[in-house]
Amino acid sequence: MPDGWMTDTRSDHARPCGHGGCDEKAGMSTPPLPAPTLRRMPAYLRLLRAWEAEGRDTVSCTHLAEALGLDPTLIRKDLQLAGGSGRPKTGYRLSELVPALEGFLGWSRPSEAFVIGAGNLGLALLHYQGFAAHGLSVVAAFDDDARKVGTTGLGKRVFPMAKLADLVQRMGVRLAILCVPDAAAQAVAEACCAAGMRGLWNFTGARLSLPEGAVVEDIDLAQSLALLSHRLSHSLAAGGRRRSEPTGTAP
Amino acid sequence: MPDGWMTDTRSDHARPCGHGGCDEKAGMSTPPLPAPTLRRMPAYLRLLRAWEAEGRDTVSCTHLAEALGLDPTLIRKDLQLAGGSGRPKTGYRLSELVPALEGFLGWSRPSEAFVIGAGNLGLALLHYQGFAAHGLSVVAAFDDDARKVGTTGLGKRVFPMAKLADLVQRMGVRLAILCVPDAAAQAVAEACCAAGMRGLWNFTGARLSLPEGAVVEDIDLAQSLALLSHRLSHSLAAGGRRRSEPTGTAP
DNA sequence: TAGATTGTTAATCGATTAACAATC
DNA sequence: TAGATTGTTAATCGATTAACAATC
Repeated sequence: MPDGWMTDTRSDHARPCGHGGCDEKAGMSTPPLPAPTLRRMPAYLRLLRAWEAEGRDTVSCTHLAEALGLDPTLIRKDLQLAGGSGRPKTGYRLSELVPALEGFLGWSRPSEAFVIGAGNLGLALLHYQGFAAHGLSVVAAFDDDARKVGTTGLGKRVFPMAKLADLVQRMGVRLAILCVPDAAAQAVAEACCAAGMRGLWNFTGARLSLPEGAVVEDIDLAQSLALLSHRLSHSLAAGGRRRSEPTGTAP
Repeated sequence: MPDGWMTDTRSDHARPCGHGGCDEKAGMSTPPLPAPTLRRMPAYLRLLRAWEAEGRDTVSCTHLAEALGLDPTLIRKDLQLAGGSGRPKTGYRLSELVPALEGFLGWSRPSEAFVIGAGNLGLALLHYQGFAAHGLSVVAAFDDDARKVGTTGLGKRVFPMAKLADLVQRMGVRLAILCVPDAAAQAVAEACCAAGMRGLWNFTGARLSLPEGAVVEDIDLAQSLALLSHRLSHSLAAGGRRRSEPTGTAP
């Protein structure tokens, strides 16, 4: 671990960012946190929370590793990157580790999001209860179709697109969950950015190109399906259960 | 490229599987195709189809690389693994390459799938038009709620769960798209396997454990959200647009 | 104490990128 | 022919795993 960017390994509840030298010459950006590490975090958190709920006090990487089928050392490093720290023999205190991971992921207090596009998918995400566990609060939806506008059965509101910019400004919502038809995606995404939103969770099949500063994350069903269908068509030969790599805790 | 498992690099429209030595002593399974390669395939195919539709005849890896922001050599290797082959100076013929990739992914002729759980998410996937491009035909949905059973506005049918096993047998459908509540997921997934289905595309937040032979692919929203929210909360520091790794072509 | 476990440094492994000869 | 491009072998890079000293 020779790199200089891993300095403040130990801030109590959150390693603030993957950039140790944010004060350096802006020359080159320091390497960000490895994506595989970030992807494993939710699995850790889910398990740790479940164990904490069962009344458990501490965990070791060995426990986690067994439960998840991963290498203990890998987990140790991941937890370190997330700002967790444990003690020899006993392991990590759940009461410290869980908040550390939550803080690290930015899931400590919910951030708010708007769903854009109130079709079936948009409504599914608008109403999905599971996001609360992931620090996400979906507060409302927007749609251009006047018939969709109003209040849903579950008490969430659907606004006309024309109100987006105004509500983004007033409420300070930074995250858009994009659920419009593929053909409209690029234009709508640009509108979201123009309205002041910073993050786009893209559930459409379109690949977006967006201005500086926007963060896009695609739920790419085609990718996922490629793995699944390839493995499915070749699973006869290769004995045994074969688990494709995962792609996203869901509705 | 020293390994013995890459023998039949050249079957015309599909390298049949990642297992060169399926006839070997069953001792150890030969390494499967790299998942990153598989994940990039849909992006290639999408672009190639678009260019073919524009009337283009051939492409070079350089073209693809520029369009996708990848290294040309990487693409060359990927295409090779998928059974594509080109000519120096001219590149790859689209009329050969597109079917090669389609065959490789198993997207040449649609395979059929059932949606399990006819909530908003299930209906979104049942009606999504984009799957046709990915070799997937969603033929019907199943739900335990009698109020959901019937024919949807778009002419697709929703059957009671009790009919699942019978219809799986009669129609030979192998793939289940799981859209039930998280708490029901494990039991329903087992029922799908018991009914004879082989592949599970898991859109729930539950992590499933299934019998030998079942292929599971998760759409793991938590993973995806972890990347997005972490990057979002640290994007101020690191200048520039930051594109999270993708996770799935979608509704 | 003895042993489980952390933190850390070194080795391995696999995927990406670079280099280059072959070819149309 | 000259030059773009493929196919392929070697080098790099990053992530995972192994080894081990420190510690409670």
